[in-house]
Amino acid sequence: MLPVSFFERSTLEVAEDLIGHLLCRQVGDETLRLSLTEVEAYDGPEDRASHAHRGQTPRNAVMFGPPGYWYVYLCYGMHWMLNIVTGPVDYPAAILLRGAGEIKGPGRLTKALAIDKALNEQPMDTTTGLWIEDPPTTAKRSTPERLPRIGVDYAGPVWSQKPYRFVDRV
DNA sequence: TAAGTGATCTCT
DNA sequence: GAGATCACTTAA
Repeated sequence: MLPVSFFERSTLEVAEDLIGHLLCRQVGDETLRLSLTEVEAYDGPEDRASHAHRGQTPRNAVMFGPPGYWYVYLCYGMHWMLNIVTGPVDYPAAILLRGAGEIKGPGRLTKALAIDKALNEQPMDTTTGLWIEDPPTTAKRSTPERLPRIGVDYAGPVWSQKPYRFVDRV
């Protein structure tokens, strides 16, 4: 399992590194391991696409806390979004997990892994049944593709176009 | 292309 | 308390 220090670095670095790492979900006796294929960085109070841009609220408070915690929230009344908090305390940042294994789309990912608000503000470890592991050493590593983020036009042309989305090239 | 769906935030 | 908004998905 990845140490908290992995998530304490700059959000963009962590986001790029996460591609190819294993998202692990344990429910009962079953443990699923899926390679991360797509993530998006939401980095700091200046980022107009980030929930933290308008300051701290009850919902986004976990983004201001220590790294290595899950940020889960409901979007459009029906989809849970899964994020991992990054950076130091008081620096609001997180990475949205958009795809893993064959699953494409953040809402479908949480549905497939039975993730909901119960995991919000929980630490990433085996007791919560949701964590991230190093990939097998045999796995090939290629530099991810960098693209604009999805669904953030409200952030204006500058911030919505920033290449903060990282996608596995395969 | 548009509807579904409900928590959250920003005003009164 | 009301109204707008929303880091999406699915079915036409």
